[in-house]
Amino acid sequence: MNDFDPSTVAALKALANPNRLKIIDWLAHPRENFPPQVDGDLVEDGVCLANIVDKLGLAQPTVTNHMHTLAEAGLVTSKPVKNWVFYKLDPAAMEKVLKSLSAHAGIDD
Amino acid sequence: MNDFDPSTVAALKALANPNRLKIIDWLAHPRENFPPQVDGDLVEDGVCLANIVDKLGLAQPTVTNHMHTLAEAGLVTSKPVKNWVFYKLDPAAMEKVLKSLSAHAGIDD
DNA sequence: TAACTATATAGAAGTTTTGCTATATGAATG
DNA sequence: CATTCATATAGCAAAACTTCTATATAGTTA
Repeated sequence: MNDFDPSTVAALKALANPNRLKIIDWLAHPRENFPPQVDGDLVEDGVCLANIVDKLGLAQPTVTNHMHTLAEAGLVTSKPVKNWVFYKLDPAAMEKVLKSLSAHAGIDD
Repeated sequence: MNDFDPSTVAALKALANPNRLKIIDWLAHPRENFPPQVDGDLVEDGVCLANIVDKLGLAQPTVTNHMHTLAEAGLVTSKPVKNWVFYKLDPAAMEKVLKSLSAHAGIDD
Protein backbone atom coordinates (compact mmCIF):
# COMPACT_ATOMS: atom_id res chain seq x y z
CA MET A 1 0.00 0.00 0.00
CA ASN A 2 2.75 2.37 1.04
CA ASP A 3 5.58 3.29 -1.24
CA PHE A 4 8.81 1.58 -0.38
CA ASP A 5 11.07 3.37 2.09
CA PRO A 6 14.69 2.14 2.04
CA SER A 7 15.35 3.67 5.46
CA THR A 8 12.82 1.24 6.93
CA VAL A 9 14.91 -1.66 5.67
CA ALA A 10 18.06 -0.09 7.10
CA ALA A 11 16.35 0.27 10.46
CA LEU A 12 15.03 -3.30 10.38
CA LYS A 13 18.50 -4.56 9.47
CA ALA A 14 19.93 -2.68 12.41
CA LEU A 15 17.33 -4.22 14.71
CA ALA A 16 17.62 -7.74 13.29
CA ASN A 17 20.60 -8.72 15.40
CA PRO A 18 20.39 -10.12 18.92
CA ASN A 19 23.19 -7.98 20.31
CA ARG A 20 21.88 -4.76 18.84
CA LEU A 21 18.35 -5.58 19.96
CA LYS A 22 19.67 -6.09 23.49
CA ILE A 23 21.33 -2.69 23.29
CA ILE A 24 18.09 -1.07 22.13
CA ASP A 25 16.30 -2.71 25.03
CA TRP A 26 18.89 -1.49 27.52
CA LEU A 27 18.91 2.04 26.12
CA ALA A 28 15.13 2.14 26.46
CA HIS A 29 15.54 1.61 30.22
CA PRO A 30 18.95 3.01 31.15
CA ARG A 31 18.43 3.28 34.91
CA GLU A 32 17.38 -0.36 35.12
CA ASN A 33 20.33 -1.58 33.11
CA PHE A 34 23.36 0.58 33.80
CA PRO A 35 25.20 1.88 36.83
CA PRO A 36 25.02 5.61 37.54
CA GLN A 37 27.55 7.63 35.58
CA VAL A 38 29.85 10.33 36.89
CA ASP A 39 30.11 12.58 33.86
CA GLY A 40 26.71 12.36 32.30
CA ASP A 41 23.21 11.44 33.36
CA LEU A 42 22.01 8.08 32.05
CA VAL A 43 18.69 9.47 30.91
CA GLU A 44 19.55 13.09 30.11
CA ASP A 45 22.83 12.47 28.31
CA GLY A 46 22.67 8.81 27.40
CA VAL A 47 24.74 5.74 28.13
CA CYS A 48 28.50 5.78 27.80
CA LEU A 49 29.95 3.36 25.22
CA ALA A 50 32.19 1.77 27.84
CA ASN A 51 29.12 0.75 29.86
CA ILE A 52 27.60 -0.95 26.85
CA VAL A 53 30.89 -2.71 26.12
CA ASP A 54 31.00 -4.03 29.70
CA LYS A 55 27.41 -5.21 29.67
CA LEU A 56 27.49 -6.80 26.24
CA GLY A 57 30.81 -8.56 26.77
CA LEU A 58 32.09 -8.08 23.23
CA ALA A 59 35.27 -6.34 22.15
CA GLN A 60 35.14 -2.55 22.22
CA PRO A 61 35.58 -2.08 18.46
CA THR A 62 32.78 -4.56 17.85
CA VAL A 63 30.46 -2.56 20.07
CA THR A 64 31.56 0.70 18.47
CA ASN A 65 30.62 -0.89 15.18
CA HIS A 66 27.17 -1.91 16.43
CA MET A 67 26.55 1.58 17.78
CA HIS A 68 27.50 3.10 14.44
CA THR A 69 25.09 0.74 12.72
CA LEU A 70 22.30 1.84 15.06
CA ALA A 71 23.24 5.51 14.68
CA GLU A 72 23.37 5.34 10.88
CA ALA A 73 19.95 3.74 10.91
CA GLY A 74 18.84 6.75 12.95
CA LEU A 75 17.73 4.66 15.92
CA VAL A 76 20.15 6.17 18.42
CA THR A 77 21.83 9.53 18.80
CA SER A 78 25.34 10.07 20.08
CA LYS A 79 26.81 12.91 22.09
CA PRO A 80 30.55 13.26 22.78
CA VAL A 81 31.31 14.60 26.26
CA LYS A 82 34.92 14.90 27.35
CA ASN A 83 36.37 11.76 25.89
CA TRP A 84 33.25 9.67 26.27
CA VAL A 85 30.46 9.16 23.81
CA PHE A 86 26.95 8.88 25.20
CA TYR A 87 24.27 7.03 23.29
CA LYS A 88 20.54 7.59 23.59
CA LEU A 89 17.64 5.78 22.00
CA ASP A 90 15.58 7.92 19.63
CA PRO A 91 11.99 6.92 20.47
CA ALA A 92 10.57 8.92 17.56
CA ALA A 93 12.70 6.93 15.14
CA MET A 94 11.56 3.70 16.73
CA GLU A 95 7.94 4.76 16.40
CA LYS A 96 8.53 5.63 12.77
CA VAL A 97 9.87 2.14 12.09
CA LEU A 98 6.94 0.58 13.92
CA LYS A 99 4.46 2.66 11.92
CA SER A 100 6.16 1.85 8.65
CA LEU A 101 6.21 -1.85 9.45
CA SER A 102 2.54 -1.74 10.44
CA ALA A 103 1.74 -0.11 7.13
CA HIS A 104 3.65 -2.73 5.19
CA ALA A 105 1.79 -5.46 7.05
CA GLY A 106 -1.53 -3.75 6.41
CA ILE A 107 -2.23 -3.30 10.09
CA ASP A 108 -4.34 -0.25 10.90
CA ASP A 109 -3.03 1.78 13.74
CA MET B 1 12.06 -4.68 30.14
CA ASN B 2 10.87 -7.81 28.41
CA ASP B 3 12.83 -11.01 28.40
CA PHE B 4 14.62 -11.70 25.17
CA ASP B 5 12.68 -13.65 22.56
CA PRO B 6 14.85 -15.20 19.84
CA SER B 7 11.85 -15.58 17.53
CA THR B 8 11.57 -11.81 17.42
CA VAL B 9 15.07 -11.61 16.00
CA ALA B 10 14.22 -14.30 13.44
CA ALA B 11 11.15 -12.33 12.38
CA LEU B 12 13.09 -9.07 12.18
CA LYS B 13 15.77 -10.78 10.10
CA ALA B 14 13.12 -12.09 7.77
CA LEU B 15 11.69 -8.59 7.41
CA ALA B 16 15.05 -6.85 7.04
CA ASN B 17 15.38 -7.51 3.34
CA PRO B 18 13.91 -5.31 0.62
CA ASN B 19 12.56 -8.15 -1.48
CA ARG B 20 10.93 -9.94 1.44
CA LEU B 21 9.47 -6.69 2.73
CA LYS B 22 7.95 -6.09 -0.70
CA ILE B 23 6.43 -9.57 -0.56
CA ILE B 24 4.96 -8.89 2.88
CA ASP B 25 3.50 -5.66 1.57
CA TRP B 26 1.96 -7.42 -1.45
CA LEU B 27 0.57 -10.27 0.63
CA ALA B 28 -1.06 -7.73 2.92
CA HIS B 29 -3.07 -6.46 -0.06
CA PRO B 30 -3.38 -9.37 -2.48
CA ARG B 31 -6.24 -8.03 -4.61
CA GLU B 32 -4.38 -4.80 -5.24
CA ASN B 33 -1.17 -6.56 -6.21
CA PHE B 34 -1.95 -9.80 -7.99
CA PRO B 35 -4.16 -10.93 -10.84
CA PRO B 36 -7.15 -13.14 -9.99
CA GLN B 37 -6.28 -16.80 -9.65
CA VAL B 38 -8.09 -19.74 -11.18
CA ASP B 39 -7.46 -22.40 -8.57
CA GLY B 40 -7.50 -20.49 -5.33
CA ASP B 41 -8.86 -17.20 -4.06
CA LEU B 42 -6.21 -14.55 -3.47
CA VAL B 43 -7.57 -13.66 -0.05
CA GLU B 44 -9.10 -16.96 1.09
CA ASP B 45 -6.32 -19.26 -0.05
CA GLY B 46 -3.38 -16.97 -0.50
CA VAL B 47 -1.11 -16.01 -3.37
CA CYS B 48 0.45 -18.63 -5.58
CA LEU B 49 4.26 -18.76 -5.58
CA ALA B 50 4.38 -18.35 -9.35
CA ASN B 51 2.61 -14.99 -9.03
CA ILE B 52 5.18 -13.78 -6.55
CA VAL B 53 7.99 -15.00 -8.79
CA ASP B 54 6.52 -13.04 -11.72
CA LYS B 55 6.04 -9.86 -9.73
CA LEU B 56 9.39 -9.93 -7.96
CA GLY B 57 11.38 -10.74 -11.09
CA LEU B 58 13.86 -13.04 -9.37
CA ALA B 59 14.56 -16.67 -10.17
CA GLN B 60 11.99 -19.16 -8.89
CA PRO B 61 14.35 -20.95 -6.46
CA THR B 62 15.36 -17.58 -5.03
CA VAL B 63 11.75 -16.71 -4.34
CA THR B 64 11.07 -20.17 -2.92
CA ASN B 65 13.96 -19.50 -0.59
CA HIS B 66 12.57 -16.12 0.49
CA MET B 67 9.15 -17.67 1.14
CA HIS B 68 10.71 -20.39 3.27
CA THR B 69 12.52 -17.73 5.25
CA LEU B 70 9.26 -15.89 5.86
CA ALA B 71 7.42 -19.12 6.69
CA GLU B 72 10.10 -20.30 9.13
CA ALA B 73 9.89 -16.95 10.85
CA GLY B 74 6.16 -17.61 11.16
CA LEU B 75 5.16 -14.52 9.21
CA VAL B 76 3.39 -16.34 6.40
CA THR B 77 1.53 -19.62 6.13
CA SER B 78 1.59 -21.89 3.11
CA LYS B 79 -1.07 -24.15 1.69
CA PRO B 80 -0.43 -26.66 -1.11
CA VAL B 81 -3.34 -26.95 -3.53
CA LYS B 82 -2.95 -29.19 -6.56
CA ASN B 83 0.61 -28.51 -7.49
CA TRP B 84 0.61 -24.93 -6.39
CA VAL B 85 1.57 -23.48 -3.07
CA PHE B 86 -0.44 -20.54 -1.80
CA TYR B 87 1.08 -18.11 0.66
CA LYS B 88 -0.81 -15.93 3.09
CA LEU B 89 0.39 -13.29 5.48
CA ASP B 90 -0.21 -14.13 9.15
CA PRO B 91 -1.39 -10.81 10.61
CA ALA B 92 -1.30 -12.16 14.17
CA ALA B 93 2.38 -13.00 13.78
CA MET B 94 3.05 -9.53 12.43
CA GLU B 95 1.26 -7.97 15.37
CA LYS B 96 3.30 -10.09 17.72
CA VAL B 97 6.53 -8.82 16.17
CA LEU B 98 5.29 -5.25 16.36
CA LYS B 99 4.34 -5.66 20.02
CA SER B 100 7.64 -7.29 20.88
CA LEU B 101 9.57 -4.55 19.10
CA SER B 102 7.51 -1.88 20.89
CA ALA B 103 8.34 -3.52 24.19
CA HIS B 104 12.04 -3.63 23.40
CA ALA B 105 11.95 0.03 22.49
CA GLY B 106 10.05 0.86 25.66
CA ILE B 107 7.08 2.21 23.76
CA ASP B 108 3.79 1.80 25.60
CA ASP B 109 1.02 0.47 23.46
C1' DT C 1 1.50 -43.60 -18.84
C1' DA C 2 4.03 -39.80 -21.02
C1' DA C 3 4.55 -35.07 -20.97
C1' DC C 4 3.95 -30.92 -18.75
C1' DT C 5 3.76 -27.71 -14.86
C1' DA C 6 4.78 -25.86 -10.29
C1' DT C 7 7.71 -26.12 -6.70
C1' DA C 8 11.88 -28.01 -4.19
C1' DT C 9 16.63 -29.20 -3.67
C1' DA C 10 21.69 -29.00 -4.56
C1' DG C 11 25.55 -26.63 -5.25
C1' DA C 12 28.29 -22.66 -6.25
C1' DA C 13 29.72 -17.65 -6.57
C1' DG C 14 29.70 -13.11 -4.87
C1' DT C 15 28.52 -10.06 -1.17
C1' DT C 16 27.54 -8.70 3.47
C1' DT C 17 27.76 -9.35 8.39
C1' DT C 18 29.95 -10.18 12.65
C1' DG C 19 33.48 -10.69 15.27
C1' DC C 20 38.44 -10.26 16.35
C1' DT C 21 43.40 -8.01 17.09
C1' DA C 22 46.41 -4.30 16.48
C1' DT C 23 46.92 0.35 16.21
C1' DA C 24 45.71 5.31 15.92
C1' DT C 25 43.58 9.48 17.68
C1' DG C 26 42.41 12.74 20.86
C1' DA C 27 41.05 14.49 25.19
C1' DA C 28 42.31 14.51 30.30
C1' DT C 29 45.49 14.35 33.99
C1' DG C 30 49.58 13.95 36.71
C1' DC D 1 54.51 17.29 28.27
C1' DA D 2 54.19 12.34 28.94
C1' DT D 3 50.83 9.12 30.14
C1' DT D 4 46.50 7.31 30.54
C1' DC D 5 41.80 6.54 29.19
C1' DA D 6 37.88 6.25 25.88
C1' DT D 7 36.81 5.73 21.40
C1' DA D 8 37.85 5.13 16.33
C1' DT D 9 39.96 3.02 12.39
C1' DA D 10 42.21 -0.68 9.65
C1' DG D 11 42.48 -5.01 8.30
C1' DC D 12 41.36 -9.72 8.52
C1' DA D 13 38.80 -14.30 9.00
C1' DA D 14 34.69 -16.92 9.55
C1' DA D 15 29.99 -17.26 8.86
C1' DA D 16 25.69 -15.98 6.86
C1' DC D 17 23.03 -14.06 3.09
C1' DT D 18 21.50 -13.54 -1.66
C1' DT D 19 21.35 -14.93 -5.95
C1' DC D 20 22.07 -17.92 -9.75
C1' DT D 21 21.90 -22.50 -12.78
C1' DA D 22 20.96 -27.20 -13.11
C1' DT D 23 18.27 -30.80 -11.74
C1' DA D 24 14.82 -33.45 -9.02
C1' DT D 25 10.19 -34.32 -7.47
C1' DA D 26 5.49 -34.63 -7.50
C1' DG D 27 0.97 -33.55 -8.99
C1' DT D 28 -1.89 -32.82 -13.52
C1' DT D 29 -3.43 -33.62 -17.88
C1' DA D 30 -3.59 -35.37 -22.56
